[in-house]
Amino acid sequence: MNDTHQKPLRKGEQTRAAILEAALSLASREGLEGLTIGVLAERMGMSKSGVFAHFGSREDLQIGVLRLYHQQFEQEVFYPSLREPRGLPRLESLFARWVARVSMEIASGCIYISGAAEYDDRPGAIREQLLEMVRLWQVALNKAAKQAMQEGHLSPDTDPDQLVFEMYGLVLALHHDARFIKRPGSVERAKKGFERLMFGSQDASVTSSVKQSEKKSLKKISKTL
Amino acid sequence: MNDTHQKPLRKGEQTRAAILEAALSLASREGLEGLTIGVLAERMGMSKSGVFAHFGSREDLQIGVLRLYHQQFEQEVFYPSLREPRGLPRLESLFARWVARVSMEIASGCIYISGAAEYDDRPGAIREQLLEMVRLWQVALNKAAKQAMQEGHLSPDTDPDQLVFEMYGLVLALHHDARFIKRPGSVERAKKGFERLMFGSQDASVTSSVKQSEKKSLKKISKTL
DNA sequence: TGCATAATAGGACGCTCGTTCTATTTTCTG
DNA sequence: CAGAAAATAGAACGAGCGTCCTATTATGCA
Repeated sequence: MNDTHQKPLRKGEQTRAAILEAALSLASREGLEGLTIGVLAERMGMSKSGVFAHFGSREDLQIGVLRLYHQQFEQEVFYPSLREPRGLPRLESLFARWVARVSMEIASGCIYISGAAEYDDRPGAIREQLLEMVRLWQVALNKAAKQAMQEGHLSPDTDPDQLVFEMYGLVLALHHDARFIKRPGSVERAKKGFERLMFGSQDASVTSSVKQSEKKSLKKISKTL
Repeated sequence: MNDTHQKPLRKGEQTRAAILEAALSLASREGLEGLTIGVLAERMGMSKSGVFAHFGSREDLQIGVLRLYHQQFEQEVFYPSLREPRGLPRLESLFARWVARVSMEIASGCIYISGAAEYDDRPGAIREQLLEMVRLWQVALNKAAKQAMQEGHLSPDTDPDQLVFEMYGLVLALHHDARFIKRPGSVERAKKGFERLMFGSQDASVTSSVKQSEKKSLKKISKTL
C-alpha cells in the first residue's frame, strides 16, 4: 500500500541499523529467544520504548536480526566463493570460508546453528525465515557439489545430498566442540573431515581382513534395533 | 545438620519421580531453559508451590531432569552396547543405538544437543552437569574406538578423536536435518556416513585424475583465509 | 528561521516468572 | 486411632517481559 517511495529518513534508519547491529551481537551470545528489548536498550543507551519504536514488535526485531545475519553470511562466505571456478575449487572455498566464519564465531555463536535448536519445534514467522535461509545455504552447497560432479572433479556416483549432510555435520561438530565443550583442535578436525570427505583417507578405515565380516555385523545390528 | 537418615518417604519420592518425568518430556520439547514451573504444575494437575516444594530451586529441577535423561541414555544406549564384544562390534553398536535413540527423539528432542546450544555460553551448575555428561559420552566413544584399534579392527594410524568428532557430527546433522528442517532420509544418511567413516567408500571421492592438484588448491585456500 | 514531523523518553499496563510464607490436607507411624 | 510429620494448596511478593500511550525533544525542510 505504501509504495510511494519517500526519501530515506536519515536519523531513523541510521539508529535502526545501529540497533540491529547491537541486537545481532546480543542474539549471537544469548540466542534469538534470549534477545530482550530491555537489555538491548540498555546497551544502546536508549529507553525501551525508544528502541521498540523502530520495530513493530519484538518478532520484527528478531527477523531483522536474522536478515542482517544472512546478509553478512552471504557477503563473507557465499559471494567470495562464487569468484572461484565452478567445481571442486568453489566447493572447497565455500566450506573453507564457512569454517573460517564459524571459527570466528566461536566467541559469539552462529545464529543459524543456535537458531535451529531454538526453533526446531516453535512455529511462527521466525522459524520460517530461519528455515528459508538455512535451506538456501544447503541448496547452494548442493549446487556446488553437483557442479563438481559435472566438471568431473567428483565421482559421478557421488550423492550430493549425502555430501552436504556430512559437510553440515562437520560444521555442527565444530560449533559443538569448540563453543560448548571448548575443546581445542576442532577447526583442524573439521578441515580434516572435509578432506576425507573429498579425497578419502587412509586412516580411520577398517583393516581389510575384517572388512567383509564386520560390514555384515553392522547391517545386522542396524536392523535389529 | 539433618543427617539422621530417615526411612524413605513413600509418597514424596513417588510424585517427585513423576514430576521429573513430566519435566523431562517438557524440557525435551521446549528446552531446559524453556522448562517452566507453572506449565509443569499445570500438566501435573498440581499447584506451583506443590511442585516447587520437591526441589530447592528451578535449577535443582533442571539438574534433576538432566540426571534422569543421562540415566535413560545410559540404559538405552551405553549399557546394552557393553554386551557386544569389544572392538568394532561395540563401536558399531554404540553408534547404531545412539542413532536409534535420536531417531525416536525427532519428535521430542535430544537434551544433550539442545542443551549444548542453550548452555554454550551460560555458566553455572547446569552447564557443568551437562558438560560432564557429554564429555563422559565422548570418552566412552573414544575408548571404544581405541579398543577397535587394539583389536586390529581399525587401522593403527586411526585418530580416535577425529573419529569421535565425525561420529558426533553425523548425529548432530541428523538431529538438525530431521528435527529442524524436517527432511526425510536423514537417518539413512547418518548411517551411510558412519559406514563411510569405518569402511571408506567409493562414491563422493575426488576422481583420481584431479586428486593431486586439487589437494594442493585446498591447502592453499585454507591457508589464505 | 519556523514548523511539521520524526525520534525518543517516561511511565503504566497486564502478564508470567521463580520464590516465599502460611494454612490445610494427606500420609505414615507408634 | 491419634498425633507427628510430610505433602500440597493458595495467595502474595518483586522482578522482568513486551507493548501501548502520551509527552517532550530533536530533526529536516519550506
